[in-house]
Amino acid sequence: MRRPDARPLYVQVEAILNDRIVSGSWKSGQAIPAEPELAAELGVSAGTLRRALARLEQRHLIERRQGRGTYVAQQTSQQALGQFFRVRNLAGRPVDPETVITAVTTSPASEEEARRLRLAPGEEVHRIDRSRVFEGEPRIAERISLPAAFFPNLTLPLAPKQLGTEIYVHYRNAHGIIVVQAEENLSATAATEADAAILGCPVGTPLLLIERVTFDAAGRPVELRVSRLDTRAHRYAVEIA
Amino acid sequence: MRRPDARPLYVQVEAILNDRIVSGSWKSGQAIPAEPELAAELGVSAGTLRRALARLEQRHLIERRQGRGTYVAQQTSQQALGQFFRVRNLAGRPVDPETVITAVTTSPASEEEARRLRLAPGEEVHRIDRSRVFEGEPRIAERISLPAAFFPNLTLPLAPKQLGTEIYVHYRNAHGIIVVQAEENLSATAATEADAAILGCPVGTPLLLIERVTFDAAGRPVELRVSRLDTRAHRYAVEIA
DNA sequence: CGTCTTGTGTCTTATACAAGACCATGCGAG
DNA sequence: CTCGCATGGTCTTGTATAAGACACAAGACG
Repeated sequence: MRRPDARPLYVQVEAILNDRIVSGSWKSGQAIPAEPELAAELGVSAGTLRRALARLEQRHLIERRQGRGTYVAQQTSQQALGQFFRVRNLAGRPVDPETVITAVTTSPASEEEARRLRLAPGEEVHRIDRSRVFEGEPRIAERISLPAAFFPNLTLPLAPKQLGTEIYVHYRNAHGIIVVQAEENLSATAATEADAAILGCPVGTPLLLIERVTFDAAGRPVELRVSRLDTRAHRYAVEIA
Repeated sequence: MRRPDARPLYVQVEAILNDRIVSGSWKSGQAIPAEPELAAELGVSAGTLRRALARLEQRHLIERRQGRGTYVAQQTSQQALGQFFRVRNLAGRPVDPETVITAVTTSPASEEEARRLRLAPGEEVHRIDRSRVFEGEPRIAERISLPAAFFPNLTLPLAPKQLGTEIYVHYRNAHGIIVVQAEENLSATAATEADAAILGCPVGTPLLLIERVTFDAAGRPVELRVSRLDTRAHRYAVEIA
C-alpha cells in the first residue's frame, strides 16, 4: 500500500501524455497546453512536467519550439524518411525514393508473420508488394505485411499514390497508428529470378536483405517488412552512439 | 562581448568534464568527486552539474550509481561488446566471438583509408587482419586500419590474446583512446576466394559487407574496419528509435 | 515599418526529502 | 575473548518542488 505506482512521477506523467496522443484526444500537429497550465492540471511541478516532455520529445512524439509552444509531432513524410529510411547513395547522401505498388492481397498470416507480429494462428494480414525506385532505377523489392485487425478497409483507399509517398504517414492519418520504433535484422542473400526481374540485375547478385518489424507508441508490432536492396549503387547507413 | 560563450552552462560544464576524462586527469574506473563538491569547484549549481553529468552518462563516458558515486566508465569488454557488436544468431541472441589474428602490417594509407580516416596522403596505417569465430565456426573476415600516429608501438604488445578479447579495451588501456561513436555502411557482396578460404563457404556466397569508421570522444576518426559477415547462421541487428 | 507587449519554452539556482550503499559501532552467541 | 551480525549514522545519487531571469515568436500598436 506504500507505493501506488513505484515508477517516478515524471515517468507516470510521460505515460499519461503518451496516452493522450495515442488515443487521439490530442490531434496530430495540434498545440498542447502551455507548461504552467498543464502542470497545474496534472498536479505536478513545472520541472517534473518538463522532464516528462523531454522524454516524449526524444521519442519524437512531440516537438517543442521556444517562444511558440509544444506540438504533437506530425508524421510528415520528410520526418519519417529521415528517421526510418537508412538507405544512402555512394556519396553518403539520402536518396529520394519513388514507389511502385505491384500487388495488394489479404490472407491468413504465415507462420513467420504470426510470430513476428505476435498474431494468433489464422489471423489475417494484408500484404503489399512494391518496389522502390531511386534516380530512375528500381533498387528495392519489398513486401509489407500488416495485421488486418489494425488496418480495416486498407484496400479501399489504396490508390498507389496514397501509399507511395510515405506509408507511415498513411498509417497515422488513416488508421491512427503512430510508429515510433523498429527492429531490423540484416543479412545477405542472392537475387532470385523474381528479384532479378524487379531490380534489373543478374540472378544471383548479392542483395542486402532487411527484415523489419515496426512498433507503435503502445509497443505493439504493427508491420513486418522484408526488403531486398540492390547495393551496387547504394548503402545502408547505421550510426552507433 | 555580450556572450563569452553562447552555449548553455550545462554544455560548457559537460565539455570541461569531457576534457578531464579524455586528457586522462580522471583515470578510467576512478570515482569522480561527489556532486556538491564538484559543483562548488566549478562554481555552478548542483542542478546544472547534474544535467551535464546526465549527458556524459548518455554518451557512456561515466557511470552513476545511487548511493555509491560517479565513475569514469571503464571500457570493459562486456560493455564494448554490447555497445558496438551487433551480430546476433538466428534466435536473436548475442554471440560470444573468439578472434584469430592472421597478419599485422604497417604501410602508407590507401586512398580509401586516407579519406575515411582523414589522413594526409602518405601517412602510415597499421593493418590488422583477423577472423572472428562463433560457436567454433569462422563467420567474419575483417581488416582493421589504424592511423599509426595514434597507435605508436602497436606491434610490440600485439600478442594475439591481447587484441583478441576486445580491441577497444586495448585502445583505451594502451593508447588512451576512448571510443564513443561509429558509423557503418552496409552492403552485400559475393565471397572471393580469400573470403571462402577463411569462412569455409563456397566462392560467390553472399556476404554482408560492413564498413565501419570509429570515432573517439574528441570526434576524431581512429579506426576503419571492413568486415565480411557470413549470414548463413547470423544476422546484423539494428534498433531504430 | 519599427517598437512594444504578451505568451511561450529554456536556463539556472535553491531546497528538501527519498533511496541505495557503505561502514563503524556494539551487542549477543558461542 | 572472538566471531557474527544487526543497527544506525552518514555519504552518495535520485526525485520533486519552487522561483526568477532569459530568449524567442507572434501579434498589436503607433
